[in-house]
Amino acid sequence: MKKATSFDIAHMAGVSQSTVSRALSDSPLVNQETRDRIKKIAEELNYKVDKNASNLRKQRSQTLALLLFEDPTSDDSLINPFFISMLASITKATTEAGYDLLVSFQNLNDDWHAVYKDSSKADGLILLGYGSYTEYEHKLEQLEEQDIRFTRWGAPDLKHPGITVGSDNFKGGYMATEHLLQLGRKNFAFVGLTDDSAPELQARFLGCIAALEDNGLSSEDIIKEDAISIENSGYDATLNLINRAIPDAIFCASDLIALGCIRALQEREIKVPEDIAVVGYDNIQISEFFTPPLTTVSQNTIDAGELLVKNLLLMLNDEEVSDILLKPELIVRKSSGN
Amino acid sequence: MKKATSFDIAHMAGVSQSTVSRALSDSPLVNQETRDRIKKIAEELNYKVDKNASNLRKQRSQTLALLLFEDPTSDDSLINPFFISMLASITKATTEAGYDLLVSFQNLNDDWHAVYKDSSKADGLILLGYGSYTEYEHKLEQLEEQDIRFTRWGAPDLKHPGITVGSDNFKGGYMATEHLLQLGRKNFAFVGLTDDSAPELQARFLGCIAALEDNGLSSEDIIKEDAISIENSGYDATLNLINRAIPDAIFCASDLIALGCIRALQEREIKVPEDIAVVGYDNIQISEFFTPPLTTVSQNTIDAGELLVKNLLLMLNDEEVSDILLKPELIVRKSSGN
DNA sequence: CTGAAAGCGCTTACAG
DNA sequence: CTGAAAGCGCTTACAG
Repeated sequence: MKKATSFDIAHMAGVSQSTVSRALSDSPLVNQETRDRIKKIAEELNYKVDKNASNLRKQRSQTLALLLFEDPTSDDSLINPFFISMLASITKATTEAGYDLLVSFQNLNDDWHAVYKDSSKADGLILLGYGSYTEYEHKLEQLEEQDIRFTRWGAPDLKHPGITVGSDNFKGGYMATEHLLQLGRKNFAFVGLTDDSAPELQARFLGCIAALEDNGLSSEDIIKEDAISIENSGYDATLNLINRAIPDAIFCASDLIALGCIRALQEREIKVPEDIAVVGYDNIQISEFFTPPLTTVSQNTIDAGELLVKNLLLMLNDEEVSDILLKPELIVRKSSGN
Repeated sequence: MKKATSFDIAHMAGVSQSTVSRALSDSPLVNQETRDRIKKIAEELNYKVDKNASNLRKQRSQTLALLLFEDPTSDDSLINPFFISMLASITKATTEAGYDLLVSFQNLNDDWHAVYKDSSKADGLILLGYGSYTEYEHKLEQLEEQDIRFTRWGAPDLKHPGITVGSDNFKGGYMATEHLLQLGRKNFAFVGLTDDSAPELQARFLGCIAALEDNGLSSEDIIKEDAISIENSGYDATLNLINRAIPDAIFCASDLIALGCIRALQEREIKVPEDIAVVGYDNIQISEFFTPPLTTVSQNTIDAGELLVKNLLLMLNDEEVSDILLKPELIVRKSSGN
């Protein structure tokens, strides 16, 4: 059986196809009784408006595209647990707003930048990424040039293109460091990237530095070790770190790094938190169940997802939108020593 | 600046719009040189074929819809970690096949069953769910009646509608139980649903029973306690359980149940695995990091996601497809006692 | 190999 | 309040 069209409904209802279209979109131009009759027939026939036709005519798709792009160097765990929780709230918020959501994982190297928008499959884009920022900044600029509406998770910064929703990483780094200081820790190390390729991690580091300075400690003495946000990298970096010196506190730029860090320390029979206190960042699901449970900084991913959607919808509506900075929250658990 | 259309390209290339369309879809009917010229212009203009128009004309969307429906009673952790890993591989496989993916979380109560297909937004559906099977069986039947192509994660069963990809839950239950028997455990309990509403969990239970019988133990003596697949429910059920009797082995129908189970036991100062060995099911990410690390049965979610996509694409191609049963794998960790 | 034309199923000005 | 008609931007028989 072929799918019913609005003409079929019109025929059965004894009205014109225009009237059917109006009735089903709840236009006030239609007589109440006519509308009810048409709706009833539509339901019986299991009729649904063809989105391709209606989108084509209306020149909008009522669809958002979520582009998740990962660093190709990431391991095979496939998807960063931090973004998973965001994905959930983005999906919910999109559905609640009456939009559909296209999801795509992008490789940073792909020519992804505007396919969904250019091909009219989506009205706007939401970007989540944790690859090198310097590598994809250029693509963001292209999106702006093409006047494509998008929101992204990231560090708000006037220099950087696009409307962002982000967490106050500086403050988060500050809070974590202050917490460690209050516990009497004095010799700090930082594991993670601190260059421009990772503005979020860099801000956490700067927050850490600031807290040290504000508490009369020299930030010169902090031991730094680079690591990307995967467990193995945290492990390797920590081994390097403890060959150089043994701090009494390690602030890791992410929970995944912290997991690797603690694994390295435990292997070398260094006790966490007794010998070294460790703090992570992100509050991923695992962190609570780790041994020892990980002290970390939580970013409100639920709010973040909702706001990314909300801001994008405002932009599609030609309303003014500005960057949003969410407050991070310190989650104190065993790994920092209480 | 308005978006370019195929007519604009045609004008610039000095050919007809038909030729542009053919060239961009790599039709062999177009002269190589003409094709190259057209493609070059299209690229310069950042032209992308309008999917709404092309889908409307072709009557297919090159899009799959992933419907994730949860039991409304589930807690606010938003999304079952087990399906998350599947989501990742489904996304990848869909992209690789040149399809787009619409993602939607559905509530079991919603009238979701065919919206995406009926409205021509998707060519086929992939269903992931862990609500009560008896409640949504009816909707699956409706999908079949409407001749809508879909694959779903679930227990293969001739009685049940739709093409499934599933894991051999009977075997998984059997393996887990045999493992516990080999460790010398004799008094078994099972925590989880065993009725028709959860065919997967039921099969795990039946596998457990079979292993007991095959090893000369009476399955009559097994202590059963109902629980749905959330942590709290596992916790509550376990408290009830140990008020009735203290087994030396508990087989939990899922990892989430097992986490709650262990929490309850530890609170009552019952040692895991010394006093009671606990085994879960699913091998969710957390299970490895739990204290003690959880012995569990792994379902290959990566393969599962790929196969769900692959089978659906075969169906869209009118090819014969049959249910697929994946082999589960026992993951031995500390919670069972080694 | 190329072009003119029909038509996919809608929405929405326009006219009444 | 309703209908006839145009047109969204493509793909693809049909004719050459």
